[in-house]
Amino acid sequence: MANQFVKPTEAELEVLHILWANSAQSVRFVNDKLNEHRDPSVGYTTTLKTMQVMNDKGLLVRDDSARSHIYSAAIPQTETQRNLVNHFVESAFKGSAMQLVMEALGNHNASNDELAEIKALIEQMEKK
Amino acid sequence: MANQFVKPTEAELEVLHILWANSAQSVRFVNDKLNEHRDPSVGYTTTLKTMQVMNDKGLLVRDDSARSHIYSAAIPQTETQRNLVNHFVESAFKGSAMQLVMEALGNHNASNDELAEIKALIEQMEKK
DNA sequence: TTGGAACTACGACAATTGTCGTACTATATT
DNA sequence: AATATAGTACGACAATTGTCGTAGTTCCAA
Repeated sequence: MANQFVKPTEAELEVLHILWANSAQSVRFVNDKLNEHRDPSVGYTTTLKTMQVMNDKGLLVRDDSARSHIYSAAIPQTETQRNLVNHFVESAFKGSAMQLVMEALGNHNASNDELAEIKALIEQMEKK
Repeated sequence: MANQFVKPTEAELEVLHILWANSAQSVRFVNDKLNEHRDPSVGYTTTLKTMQVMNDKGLLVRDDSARSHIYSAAIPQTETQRNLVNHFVESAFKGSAMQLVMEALGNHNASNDELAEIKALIEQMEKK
C-alpha cells in the first residue's frame, strides 16, 4: 500500500519549512529561526515538545547520538506539498483542482517569468 | 477595516458546500445531503450543533421565524475560497502562489477546455 | 385530545493542538 | 569539585473540534 499521509498541523508545518530549508538542525536552531519572525515569541520547550510529537508521528527523523538531538524532515518538501494540495483541493474545492488554479492565479501577482513557466507547462500537458 | 476572515473547519466546509449549492435549507436537508456520501453517517444533532456554532461564528445566517430554522451561507463561495487559498498559500507554500499553481496543475488532470481557459487568463495577465 | 414525530437547546466527552512549567541530567567553566 | 548553563522528558492546561445523548417544545394525525 502507499504510505499513509500524516497531515502536519500549522505549527508543525512551520518547523518543516525551517528544516526543509536548513536540513538537519537542533531544537535550539529551529526555535531561534521561528522567533525571528514572531511577536509573541514561542518558548523553547514548546518547540521541543512540538518536534518530539512530530518525531512520534513520523514527520521528523531524529539523531540522538549526541547530547543535543538533531532532527530532519522525514518526508521531502515536494511530496508533502503534493499531499497537502490534494487534501486542500478536496476540502475547499470539492476536487476541482482547476478552479483552485484559477483562483490562485487570479489573486496573486506573478512575474512574467513565472507566467511563462506555467504556460510552458500547460503546453506540454496539451501535447499529451 | 476589511471584514475579518473566519476560517471554517473541515466539517463546516462540508456544510458550506451544501448550502452554496442549495441556498437556504434546513438542518434536516443538510444532514441528509451529508450522509449521502458517508459511511459512518453523522447524527442529526451533530449537524445541528455544527450549524448552530457556525451561526455564532458568523459563517451562516439563520431565519428562525418558522419552527424549522432555515440557514444559508453568510459569505459567498468565491470570497471564502479566495481567503482559504490565501491562507493555504502562506502556510503550505510560504507565500509562493505560483509554486502552488504548478503543483496543482501538474498532479491533477485537466481537460483541454480547462487548459485553454487558464491559458487565456495567463495571456490576459501578461498584457497588464 | 392526546400521543408520537420532528425540532431546538444544551451539556458532556474524547481527541487534538498549542503552550508552558518543572524536574532531571549532562557538560562546561571557574 | 562546585556551580552555572544548556538539553531532554514529562505532565498539565486551556481552547477547539467533532460527536452525541437527553430534555424539552411544537405540531400533526388518529
